[in-house]
Amino acid sequence: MNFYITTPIYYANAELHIGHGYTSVITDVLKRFHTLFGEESFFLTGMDEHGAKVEEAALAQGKTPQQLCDENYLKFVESLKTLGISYNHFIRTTSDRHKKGVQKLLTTLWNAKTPDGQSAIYQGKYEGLYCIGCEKFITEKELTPEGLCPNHLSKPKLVSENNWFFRLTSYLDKVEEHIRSGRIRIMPEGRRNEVLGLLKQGLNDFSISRERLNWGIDIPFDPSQKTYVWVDALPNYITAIGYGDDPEMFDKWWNKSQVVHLMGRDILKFHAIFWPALLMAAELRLPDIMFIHGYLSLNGQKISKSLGNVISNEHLAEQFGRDAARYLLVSQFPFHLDGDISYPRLYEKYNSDLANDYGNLVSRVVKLTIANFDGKIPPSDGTSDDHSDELAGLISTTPQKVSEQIRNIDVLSAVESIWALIRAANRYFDYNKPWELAKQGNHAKLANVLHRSLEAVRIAATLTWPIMPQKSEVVFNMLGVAPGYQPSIDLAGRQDVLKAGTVLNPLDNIFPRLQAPKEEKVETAKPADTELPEGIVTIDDFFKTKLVVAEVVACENVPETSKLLKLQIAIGEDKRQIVAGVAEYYKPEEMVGKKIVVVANLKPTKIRGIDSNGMLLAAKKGKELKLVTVDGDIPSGATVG
RNA sequence: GGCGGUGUAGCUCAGCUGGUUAGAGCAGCGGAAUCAUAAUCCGCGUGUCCGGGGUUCAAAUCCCUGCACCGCUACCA
Repeated sequence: MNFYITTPIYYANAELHIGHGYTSVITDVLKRFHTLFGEESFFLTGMDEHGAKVEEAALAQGKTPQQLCDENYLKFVESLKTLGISYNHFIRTTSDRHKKGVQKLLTTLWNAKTPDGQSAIYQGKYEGLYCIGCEKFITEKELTPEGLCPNHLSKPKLVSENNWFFRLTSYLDKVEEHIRSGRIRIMPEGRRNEVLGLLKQGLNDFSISRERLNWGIDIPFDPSQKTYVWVDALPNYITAIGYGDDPEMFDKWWNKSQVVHLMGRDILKFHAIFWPALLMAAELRLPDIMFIHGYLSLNGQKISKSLGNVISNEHLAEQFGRDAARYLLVSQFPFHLDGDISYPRLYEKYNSDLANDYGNLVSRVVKLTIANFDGKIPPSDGTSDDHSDELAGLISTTPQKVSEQIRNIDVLSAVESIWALIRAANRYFDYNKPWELAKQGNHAKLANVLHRSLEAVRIAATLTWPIMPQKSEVVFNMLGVAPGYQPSIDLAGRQDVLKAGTVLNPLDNIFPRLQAPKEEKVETAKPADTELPEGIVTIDDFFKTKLVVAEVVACENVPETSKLLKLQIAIGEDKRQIVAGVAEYYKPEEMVGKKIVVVANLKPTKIRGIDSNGMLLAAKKGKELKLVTVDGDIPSGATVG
């Protein structure tokens, strides 16, 4: 079976940081493990270059969008290189190949009929709030309390236009079926449930084109429109492997491979629902696995530009070395959970696993061999000695174990299995005390012990090759097996690979111990206020909320809702409108004339598309709700506090 | 509000369909050793398995309920 694995394509306007690096390293490690297993494997990554945001950014910098993308492409490639990412192809959505593939897909969809005989694509009108950053329409409910896009903290625009729609709704049943049956395996389980939950709630058809977009792929059947994000981005997974121009390649990597998509949870819906539906409409094979990895945080804080705690791939690689950085990213926490990176822990892990266990093993074995056997691999007569059975047992079982763990996308457990072997090798070495054998002149046993230990080193380097390929090459070279040594899972299970008499090439320590920088303490955390008990606020905090008395001058139900009232209120001279979820407790006519207490300085928002400029206060317990009003008469506008 | 997830040693986490004294790594403590990168090896954990009920001969593991945190979602604002 071939193995085809993809990362999401990274947005051209972003800066690649450790989050992207993490995704890429996971993918790279998985791909290399499959190579180690002897499978043909293909690793795709790339960039998503179209969209209004790229265009705007280019304009702001006085460049053409293409120029900007070209520049960022070079940066992306450079950044991925620092982590040793060995992708087979980097797809650019501005490439001819991709454009051609997308147009082929669109033409196919244009001619496609849904299972119930309707055309898969139809023309419709779309109106909604559109966030340029997200490249998507967002609903009012998604907005922050300030009415901004939650991801970009920018104000969405109201957009209305004709565009082409994909009849997603006709495919939802089938999609659900495939997810339930496991034909499309969504990992981990929790994410699968989330998708099923989404399907249960129902989704709408989605639009696949935009008329106001310049920077995008032409719609083949309508020159006035450009392709809209998901039908441009998602097909990268097939255009990159020849959907549009290389049927043989496409057949090999799409039809005859295990297809694995890796992603973060933000794009799960599009991958788990939209993508299979599009593929079904185009009568193409479905992907096999969607793996949703967790997000990285840094010292407990979300990694984000605005918080200023973005850490670059280059930085991590510089700090620990390329391969060690990869190891640290992959061995700290399970992929499916969010993980927190902290420098002290990174250094701890580096020193204990890489310097102490692995690096030191290599160093002690090689140096003792060189000192006693003239720098050559000594012969072994295969007799067992102290703890050699334990080591041999691990050597024969670990490869199988590791391959099972990797097939479950559980690299953390695989790492643990490999390290159990490395520790056993250290243990074996200690039990047999080769340094004493040397002093005693027991060369026969010494030869055995060192030969076994050298094989163990070779095996460790073979098993860790997918994670730390460069270091493994160094070890292979040190053992005199390189070049020409193709690490494979089979070779990791054998103890008869090294040839007696081979000259070792001594090298420096592969993982020198590192001292954590003393003042890596970037954390100022909070200005260390006067230590307030949990849940206690100061009077200043309280008065940030401006409470005033308002009079309800008019009130009506919000149509098609059961809980919402729209009310016009007067705060002194100031008139404003608020929406409140109290319709189940108060009739509109009861509200008029009431003096209520409202939060006056709440950021305006929209509820069900209606402006709301404040929030009224009410007391609620169980099924009872009462408005907060004032005792006696006081003019509206009076402050409360 | 609805759905889902998580809550196990100081830290990061394993513990599948219930069954010997609840585990690993790291940190910590004690010891051995000195080939090696002050690395290694051996020994050391009385943990309210979040709380409370229940089912069972037997529950961290199943059921109910409460709490906390997280995710998705909603006519919360």
